[in-house]
Amino acid sequence: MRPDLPDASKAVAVDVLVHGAQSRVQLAKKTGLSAPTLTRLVRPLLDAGVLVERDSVRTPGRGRSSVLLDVVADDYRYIGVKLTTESIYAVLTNLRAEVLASETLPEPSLNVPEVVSSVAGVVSRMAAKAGRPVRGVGVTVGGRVDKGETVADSPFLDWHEVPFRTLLAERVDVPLFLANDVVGLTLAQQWFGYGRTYRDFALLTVGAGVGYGLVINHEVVPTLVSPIGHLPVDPHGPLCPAGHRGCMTAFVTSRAMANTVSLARGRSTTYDEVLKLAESGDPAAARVVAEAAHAVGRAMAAITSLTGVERIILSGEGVRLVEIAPDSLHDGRVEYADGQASALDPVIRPMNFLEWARGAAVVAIQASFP
Amino acid sequence: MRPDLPDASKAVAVDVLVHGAQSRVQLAKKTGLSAPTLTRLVRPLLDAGVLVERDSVRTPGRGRSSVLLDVVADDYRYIGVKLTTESIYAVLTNLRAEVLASETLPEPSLNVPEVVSSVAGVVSRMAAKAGRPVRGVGVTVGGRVDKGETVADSPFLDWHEVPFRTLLAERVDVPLFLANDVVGLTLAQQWFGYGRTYRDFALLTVGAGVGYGLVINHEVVPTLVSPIGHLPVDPHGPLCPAGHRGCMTAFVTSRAMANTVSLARGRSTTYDEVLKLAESGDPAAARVVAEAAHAVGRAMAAITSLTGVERIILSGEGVRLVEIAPDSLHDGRVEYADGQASALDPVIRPMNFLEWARGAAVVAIQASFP
DNA sequence: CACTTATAGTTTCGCGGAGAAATTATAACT
DNA sequence: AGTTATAATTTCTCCGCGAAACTATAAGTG
Repeated sequence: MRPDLPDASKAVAVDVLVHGAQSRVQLAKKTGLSAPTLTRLVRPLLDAGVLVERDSVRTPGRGRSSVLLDVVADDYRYIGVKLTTESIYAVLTNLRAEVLASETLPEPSLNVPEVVSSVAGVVSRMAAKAGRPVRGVGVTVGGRVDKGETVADSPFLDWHEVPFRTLLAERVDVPLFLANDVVGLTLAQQWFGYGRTYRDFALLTVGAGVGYGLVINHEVVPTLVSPIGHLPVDPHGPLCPAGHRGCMTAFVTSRAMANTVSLARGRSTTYDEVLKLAESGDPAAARVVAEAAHAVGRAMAAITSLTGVERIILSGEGVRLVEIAPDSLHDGRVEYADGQASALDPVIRPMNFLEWARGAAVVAIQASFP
Repeated sequence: MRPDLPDASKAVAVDVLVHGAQSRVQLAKKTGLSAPTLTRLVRPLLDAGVLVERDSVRTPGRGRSSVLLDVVADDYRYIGVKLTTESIYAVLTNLRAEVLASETLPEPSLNVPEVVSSVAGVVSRMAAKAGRPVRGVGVTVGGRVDKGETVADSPFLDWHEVPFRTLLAERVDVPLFLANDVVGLTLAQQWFGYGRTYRDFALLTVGAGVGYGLVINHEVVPTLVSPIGHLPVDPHGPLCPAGHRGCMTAFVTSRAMANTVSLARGRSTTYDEVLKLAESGDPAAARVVAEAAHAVGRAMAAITSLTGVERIILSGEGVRLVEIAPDSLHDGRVEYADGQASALDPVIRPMNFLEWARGAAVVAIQASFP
């Protein structure tokens, strides 16, 4: 976006955005650069208005006060849009990915041109509300996205090789970025969430589907070749729609859980009702929730075994299930752990559907900052 | 080892070692550097004797002949030592990790001082055979190794927090490097094996134990926090010594397979006999081998799901089992694959115990080159 | 055979990023 | 007022890198 800035300057700006206001000396220590270099790197950022000097803060002890450098979070706006089969979720955020406005509208159809129109519409409405220039729009979908350009394959939308970014770019006059939905959520955790401080972490989401994101060495690892949804957990569990017995999808997706409980009770039950029933002691619902939490625990153990990553974030619209059955989660984690000091406890981050849209906004923020 | 060489020079030398003799122009293209820079980077390497100019080779077409740069593979020697509970395996190699001599001796006991003595002995015998200066000794063990210095925890040797490198360094006057055994094997694949050309791959070994190494972005990812050996495959499978039902250890380790077949046949059967029986159609042995191959296939699918890595190398002393039952391996891989175009076929690399020692030698080569 | 074209590698030179040392700006303690 | 400590800047210099020009070598061309 600002190709004139040297790489090192960008790294400094990103550090301030991600870790908050800091003095030049602090930044120099963290990056391993010298103080003179930091002065030099920061100057163009101040000129460009990316950073500003905040009032100098006194630290206990003597010496000159340090001047904190901070980003200007509210000069520009970003828009995030997440597509699902039923709805389009959109948020307007500032540079810190704080949500300032949001909109949910029903997906008109899965017909590509209609979706393009709907998204263009919601983007222009959000832009109208922005009051500031919009720096970028991020759009995320479930499924494989190729080079930020094409929806290579989305089983949910039933799209294949759709050049969605280009199609939408004809209708939106703001820089546009396309990505996978879980990648967006992972990037959001990496810059503005739990992953901020760590070089390695994994993100596991449960809800309508099962999502999985992985960061190793501060970089998102592309893990979409074969999705986690069909990771086998217990070959004697229920059947998923794809015909796999006891895979993650069969155990933890909202629809699978609601179906199983509906069958057991002999009447239609929603996912939210399943959770409520489980909490109030209904045996069928409690068993389904426990099995789901157990499956999540097993998946966590497998993630740690195969990636070495100990820090795992659990999230997604359905994540409350693990809070209802923490013991089952724990059992699933340690069952096969061979006495090894068990890994760190997961961080549970509750989430609504708009978080997906926020993840999309972060795609735009990361791509267009500074 | 040669701290005077700039990083970029080292990278060039490594490229020549790993990918073979190349001209300066080829190297410039690959590294993205300019021709003048390459001339400059190569000069100190020629002065130091790390690289030499081979006779210029004519390529079809006009223009000046290019001069190939190559490493001098036989000026120095490296020694690799792998410790197991029963034996010590040692190899003498050149810079290309080609084995020139080897020795296997029974492990005297698992008593640390005795092992130190034995290793010091075998190292001095190998060094005597070397005929050239020995540049480094690599030692690998199963279990967690901390900072190349301490055997933090090795269930096999029953060692805990043993500062093995320092203890051994008092008896060996050559630079000494300590690492985990699977890490060594992974490094060997990365520089001298299948992984040479790829930025991401995984290594899965079967034999006395189950080993797993992972390379992402050309870097080895530490995956030892919770080992793969207890990855659950089928909760209704056999029991492993740690009490897990149907984990990898229970299915694929040589001892587990030999035990199961011994029980079924009512008489003691070795692993090699199990393979022979399976090949000749013995139903019990064939079933055990098929189940093991199936377990390996499931593990491969899980690796791809959770790491995104499609290239997987199968190896280890027991790897022949997957060649006996390729269909079961395939079933395990695709069973839960959800129709996704199945990943690449695994590369099967047969291996004997000395390969472990060669992996140890590569630890020394990587650490002390150039 | 001289001349052109093509490719490999080197030399020269200048730019730009980085730190060491010295300098300036503040603040607190004595 | 003088001393000490910390933050930030200026000055100077070093060093890695590539552009441009140049040398070396080989093959085609009339």
